[in-house]
This record gives sequence, C-alpha cells and structure tokens, in this order.
Amino acid sequence: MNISKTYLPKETEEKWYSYWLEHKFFKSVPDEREPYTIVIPPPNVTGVLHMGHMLNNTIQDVLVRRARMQGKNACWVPGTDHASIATEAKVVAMLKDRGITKKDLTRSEYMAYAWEWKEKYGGIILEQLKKLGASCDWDRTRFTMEDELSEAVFDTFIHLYKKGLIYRGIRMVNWDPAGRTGLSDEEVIRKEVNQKLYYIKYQVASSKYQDTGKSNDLILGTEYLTVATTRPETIMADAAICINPNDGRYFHLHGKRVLIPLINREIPVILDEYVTMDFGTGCLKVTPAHDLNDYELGQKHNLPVIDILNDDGTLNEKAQILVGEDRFAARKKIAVLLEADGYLEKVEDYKSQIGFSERTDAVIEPKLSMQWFCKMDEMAKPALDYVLKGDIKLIPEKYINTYRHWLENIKDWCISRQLWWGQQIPAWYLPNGEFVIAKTREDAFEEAKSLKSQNSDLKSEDLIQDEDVLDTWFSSWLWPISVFDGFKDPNNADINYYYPTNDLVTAPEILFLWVARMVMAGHEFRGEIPFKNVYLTGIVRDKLGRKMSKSLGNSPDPLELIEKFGADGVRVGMLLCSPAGNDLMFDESYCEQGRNFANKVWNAFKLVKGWEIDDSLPNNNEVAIDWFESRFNQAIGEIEDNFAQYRLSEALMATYKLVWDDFCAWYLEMIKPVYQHPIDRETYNSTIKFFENVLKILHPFMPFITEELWHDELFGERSENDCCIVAQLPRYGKINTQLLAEVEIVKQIITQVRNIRNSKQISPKEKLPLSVKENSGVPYQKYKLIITKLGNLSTLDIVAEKISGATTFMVTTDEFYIQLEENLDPEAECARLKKDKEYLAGFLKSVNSKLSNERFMSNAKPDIIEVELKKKADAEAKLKILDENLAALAC
RNA sequence: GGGAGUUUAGCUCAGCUGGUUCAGAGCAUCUGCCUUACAAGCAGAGGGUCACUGGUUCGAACCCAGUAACUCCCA
Repeated sequence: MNISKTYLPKETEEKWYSYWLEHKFFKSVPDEREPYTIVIPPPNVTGVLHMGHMLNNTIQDVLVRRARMQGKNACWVPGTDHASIATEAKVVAMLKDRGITKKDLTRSEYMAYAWEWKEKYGGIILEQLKKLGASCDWDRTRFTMEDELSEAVFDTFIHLYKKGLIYRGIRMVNWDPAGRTGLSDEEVIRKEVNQKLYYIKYQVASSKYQDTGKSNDLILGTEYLTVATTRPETIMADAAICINPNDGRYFHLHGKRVLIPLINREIPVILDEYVTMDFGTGCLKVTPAHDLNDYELGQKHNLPVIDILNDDGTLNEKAQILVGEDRFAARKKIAVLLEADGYLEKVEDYKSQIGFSERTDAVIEPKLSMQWFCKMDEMAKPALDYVLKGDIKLIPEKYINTYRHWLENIKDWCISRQLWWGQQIPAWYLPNGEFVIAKTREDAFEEAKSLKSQNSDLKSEDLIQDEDVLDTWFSSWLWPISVFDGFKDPNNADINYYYPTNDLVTAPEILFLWVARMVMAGHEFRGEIPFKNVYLTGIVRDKLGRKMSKSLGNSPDPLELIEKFGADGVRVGMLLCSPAGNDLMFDESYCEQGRNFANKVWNAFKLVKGWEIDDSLPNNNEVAIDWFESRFNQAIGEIEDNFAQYRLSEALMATYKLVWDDFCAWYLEMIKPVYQHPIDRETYNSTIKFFENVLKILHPFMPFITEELWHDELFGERSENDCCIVAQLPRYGKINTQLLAEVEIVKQIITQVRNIRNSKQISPKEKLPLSVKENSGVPYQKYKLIITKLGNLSTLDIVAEKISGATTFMVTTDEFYIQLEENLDPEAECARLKKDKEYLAGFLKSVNSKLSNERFMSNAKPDIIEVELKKKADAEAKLKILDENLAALAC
C-alpha cells in the first residue's frame, strides 16, 4: 500500500469530474421525485471567472449537491447572458485589432463579427466553473440571445405593448459623447473629481416689469443675484433660477425675472423647497436639458427644455455663442467671457462626484432622448406582495426593506439601448412616422396596411425597424421561465415540473435590476413566483475591505487558487469567510485552511486504511462507538438547522468541527489500536460506517476528495453508479444525551490531566496515576478505558477518600488526584486552589444576591429561579471541597 | 439629501424570546512536542469596558433614546 502523505487534488479533480459527467449525475429530467431547481445567474459571455463567481457558484453547488443527496431531483441550469454593452466593447476592441471600425460596418456585418466573438470566447466562463466542481446540467445550457430566448423577448415585448405597458417617450439618459450611446446607470462609474465652482451674476429685472407683466417693459436694474455652478457653459440652456421659498435672503426676488449673462435671454425666478439654502449662494440655475434633477424640476414647473449640446459633446446653434466648441473648451472660454463682462464674481475649488463611462472614460452627459419604456407601477404591486407575504423569502431578511422601498418608489424602466448587440426592438416605422409593433417584417407590414392612415401603395420595404436594442435585463428577467421554454411551450413538462424554482443565489447589487423584475415577469407571464428563496451573497473584498477590482489588482485568480489549494480547499475557503448576506473579507489563508482540512480527512483515511482486523479480539470500544453515533446525530441536527436558515458557513463549521475534533481528535484516538496492533471487527466496521457518513456530509462542500475516498476498497465493493455524489445523506438519528454529557465531562478530565502534565513539564510519554473521588454520580468505571488511554494514565482508581499530598483538580463536583513522584509544590498548588476559590466565591455572591433580591424572586420565572438555586448548590458543594483541600494543604 | 445596515478577542464572525458557569467559535498568537494518520500536525494556554453616553428592568452584548465611526443602496 502506498498512499501519498498529503492529499493531491489535481488528478482526483479531473478524474471525478469526467466520471460524474460520463455517468450523467448532473443530468435531470422530470420524474416522480420532488424537484430541486436552481437557475444560475447567467454570467456575462464576456466574463472570466472572478471571486464573486466563485462564491456564488460554490454556494449554488453546495445547495444542489445537498438536495441531490437528499433524494431530490436536483437540476441546476447553467447559461450565459449576452450582456449588450460589455460584449459590444469586446467586439469593438476585437475589430480595432483587425483595423476595422464599427462605423464602417453594416448592422448585419457587425453582428456576424459579434457572433464570431461570442462563439470563440463566450463559453470560457462555463468551462472555468467546471474546475470548481459545479454540478450543472450542462445539457441545459442556455444563452439569453439564442433564437428561442430572443423569441420570448419579442413575444413578451409585444404582449406588454398590447397591454399598454410599453410606450415611447423622452427621457434623460446617461449619454456617452465619445461612444455616442446611452448607457445604463450601471455602466456609469462615479468618481470624485476636483472641479471649479463658478459664481455667476445674473442681472435682475426691475419692479416695473412686475406691474405691467409685459416683457417689453422690462427695465433693467442694477441688482444682481449670484449662482454657483460647476457648469458655466450650460448657462445658455438655463430655463429658470430657483430659490427656496423659505430663504429669507431672497424674499425680494419672488416673482422676478433675470437675464442670462452674455446672451441676455430672460428667465423667471421660481420657488421650490428642493433647493438647499446652504449650498453655494442658495440660488440654483435650472438647466433642464443638461441635468437630471433640473429636468425633473423643469417638468414640475413647466419649464422649456433647451438642449445646447450635440451628440458628440460640442455646443450647437441653440447656445448662440461658442457654437461648435467642445463642452470643456467652452467651459474655459465662457469663464473668460464672463470675467471680461464682469459677470464672474469668483471661482472656488470644489470636489464632487462625476459620472464617467465605463467603456470610454468620457464624462457622462445627461441627455434627453427618445427611448422605450416599460410601465412599472402595475407590475410592482404583486411583486412586492409576494415578498411581503413571505411567498418569496429574501435571505437575509434585511433586504425586504430595501426591496419594498424600491418597489414603492419605482420609476418606469427604460428598456432601449443605442447598441446593436442584443434583441432589436420589434417596432417598425412607417414613412409617415407612425409605427407598428410586430415580430417580423411580414407581420409588421400586415399590421401597417390595416392602419387607417395608410394608402394602399405602402410596401414592405418602406418599413424601417427601430435601430435600438433592448436592455439586457429585458431578456434576463425572463430567465427562470425561458430556460425551460415556458414561452414557446407554456405547458411543457419541464416548466411544469421545475417551475417555480427553489433557490436563487445572487448578489444584492442586482436585487432591483434582476431579482425584482424576475418576480414581476413570473407573475405577469405565469401568474406565479419564479423562485421560493433568494439568497443574497455578500461582495468579495480583500482583507483590507476593498472591493476586488482589476485596476487595484487585488483580486486573486480563482484558477490559480484552485491550482494551489485544490477545488475543495478553495470551496471551503470561500464558505468559511462568507457569513450570510455580509460582505466577505477574502484572504488566501482561508483556502489554506480548506486545504489543510482536506488533508486532515485524507490522513484520517490513511490511518483507518492501515488497520488490520483480528476477529478474535473483543470489542472494547462500545462506549466510544455509542458516543460518536450520538454526537454525529446531534451534529446532523445542527447542520440541518443551519442549512434551513441558509447559514452555510456555520453549517460548514459544524461539519468541520465534527470531522476534525469529534471524529479525528476524539473518536479515532479513543479507538485507535496501539501501533501495528490489530483492531477488532466490530469497532472496525462501525468506524468504516462512520467514515462513510462523514464523507457524505462533507460531499456538498468537498465533492472531489470525498468521491475519491468513497471509491477506495476500504469501503467495500462499489457498483459503477454507487457514488458519493448520489449517496443518500445520513438521516437524523437518536441521541443519548446523558452519554454526550458524560463524555463532555470525560473530555474535561482528560484535558485537565494533559494540562497538569504540560504545566509541570512532564513528558507526554510518562504515564500518570489518577484517582477519582466521585460525588456527582458519573459512572467512571464505564469511561475508565477512554480516560486511561487519552490521558495516558498508568492507573485510574475510583476512591472513597481524599488523597493527601497529590495534585488535585475538580470537574463538576468530582475530585481528582494525581500522585506525582516528586513532591508537589504546595505553594503553587495552594495558589491555584485559592484562585479557584476566589472565582467561586464571587460567583456564589452574585447568585446569592439575586436570590436574596425580593424583586427577583417575585418577578423571575420559576425555572430561572430553579436554575439559580442549582447554581448556588453546585457552587457551595465545590467550595466545600476546595476548603477541605486547602485545609489539607494547611494553607 | 433620503433609506438601510454594521460596530463583540489581533483577524473573520456566532450569540435565538433579556436570565444556564455567558461573554463564544474558527483562524492567528504563545508554550511544549518530529508521541510512526497527519508539522498542512498533536497537546495545552493566554487574549474582550460587547463603539460611546444615558434610560427601561430584579437582571442588558441583547430593549429604548442620543452620540461617534464605517459600509451599502437610492438620488
């Protein structure tokens, strides 16, 4: 027999992953069993595995493997998301490498390149997930832009449009002037930037105007108001000046009008409590076309929208001055102009948050444009109810508040994007500007012909499809339904069996973007929830608490981690530092701990593997066997409880301690035969059984090492399909609580003996004599063997009298004596006992003060009083013994 | 600006309905061990004013109010 000294993950992992695949253990088809379903949050096709995926998918795999081992029909559906913007960026970069620019391509040429890119790189991340051990049903792999899923997108778009839930409208979007596209909020990166705050003077009209109300009669006064702005180049787009109605400094401005410097356009002074009085001067310039908040303010006050910027960020004719200048150049120039004409009061340094394009790093320009929207308020209501009623559980619960807050203040969803990669909006424009909604040109043509306004010579080619594509989330919100073809065939066997799914594991960042919308889609299109539980993971940070990011370079490469510590080690490492819902401060050392744990299991196996059986030997280990069985069952209960609450790291820790401490450090040590001595058959068989159970409960966390060991001949013959991955988890069995309690006492005794050995620097090899004067009723005879073995004792005598001149210790109220060869140090002994006494006396005092407190006695529940009385009795008994021992030492 | 959350040992976190000898776990640290399963290990030990200030209560890490620091989400 030649077993390596440490566990070597590499060969094991590949071997078993292929074995599982070959034997189709990940595959799921509907049958009579209870289903357990997870749909993967589809990673972007552009994605490479990062630590967030590692965490997320480890959790999913643990849940799926556990369900599988509970006898459920476990189905984990994998797939990828087409990720419009991210992919478009990759494709544009690829084209650039080949010397092609997107502008030179037609839409269909471009799409051909994009698909080429997708086919080449789009599956990388799924391959990487296999290294982690992810037990997805790969036959079910889907892609949000494959034909069938796109069909679903078009159908739902049309459905919602017909229902009146989709409309076109003008709205402020994040405009990237370099990329010349709108961006979603998620693609905007906010950074703090040093800027200048310009204080600009606006001339106030005289009071004569107030009387006549005709602007012709405007008479200029000498009065000015001052506005602080970071964007002086947008003053030409101003629609009003806004002040807080409660601002005492400006009561005299109520109802007045002012002139925009340089262009002398006249605008009103309006009142709104939106303006903070202590920022800047308290006067806010309202520029509806170029600021989101100003836009909303403008809507409220019916202000005109004057857009002075072109798509590329240069000023247009509406600006009247500096036309054609870039916005930043214009900013500098206008400051000079203002200064020259005396309109610039001062300039201050100012720090503020500015949005940048994730792709081009250009400063984002809020811009009004025609977009498609999906109405949300109607759909939000049932989505909220599901969560509030508890049909869908959010874990941790704190997210219910966040979820509610969002849904109660929901805004319509802008679903169009100025990109090519994605589902093109199925809207077709007629030459007269009208449009129809239809899936195909043919359908659109039919539809268009039926419009009253159309003349009969309308041709199919006259229709022009909307250039924009749909937001990626407009396909991913259908994911739990579309992966089971629930749109194409709403009554098929898969969707009826697997839907609603059980658990969704995802990041809290996309609670609104994705989770809430899936709930809406589930209700809208199936009248049902899409999943029962949503487990929201934390964000993986480095140990300094910083988010992991490419630019910081603080993110380890998951594949290198797997290389270094093994997949099992990394999985354990991830879970060890991931309390439910909190961010996790990842550090490689957790993976090291995971690897060490795998190694521990490996070595326990080596030990048992080395044993020879001697059938003539009696079983002396009944107590140890009974104890471990009870302890195991107790731990199963704890683990199940933790899983029920989705406390995965605690479930793992309970498993870890059961295996390392109880199984390895206590049980195996209790029964381990002396080196090169055989073991009896009964103990051996029980141990093998225990070991097999240990492998089972470890499997969801550590699939590879457990599968490897499972197939060792130590555990007997295995048929081809007898694998750990499909073994049935041990069920909760009976617990002997008295035995468990007594063994805890036994462990304390052993620890005390070892402690004394350690503190007196006695070699671990030297056997010590121990005597016990039992007062508590613990049947020590029963545990003699165990205590003698683990305490390395020469004798264990049960005595009736105290032994003088011995080192003593107490466990509960039982007294223990070790007679050492050399004289004990009475002073040290004395000091130790006195310290114990002091502690006990203090403890007793606090108990007594409670018991003598009338209000405690009259208010506390009877069982609490009972406990206090018991504490008192115990403490008094122990004190008595201590006093006797102290007396014996004459100190 | 609005909302949510966090603060317990050096680190990461448990601590349920206020009451067991309740101040815990893992890691790290320290001491002693190469005791033939494992030094990626074994044995033992030491670490905390439960952020701060008040309050409620017979009793507070836990409930209430305020303060401070940090984090996230929305704007």
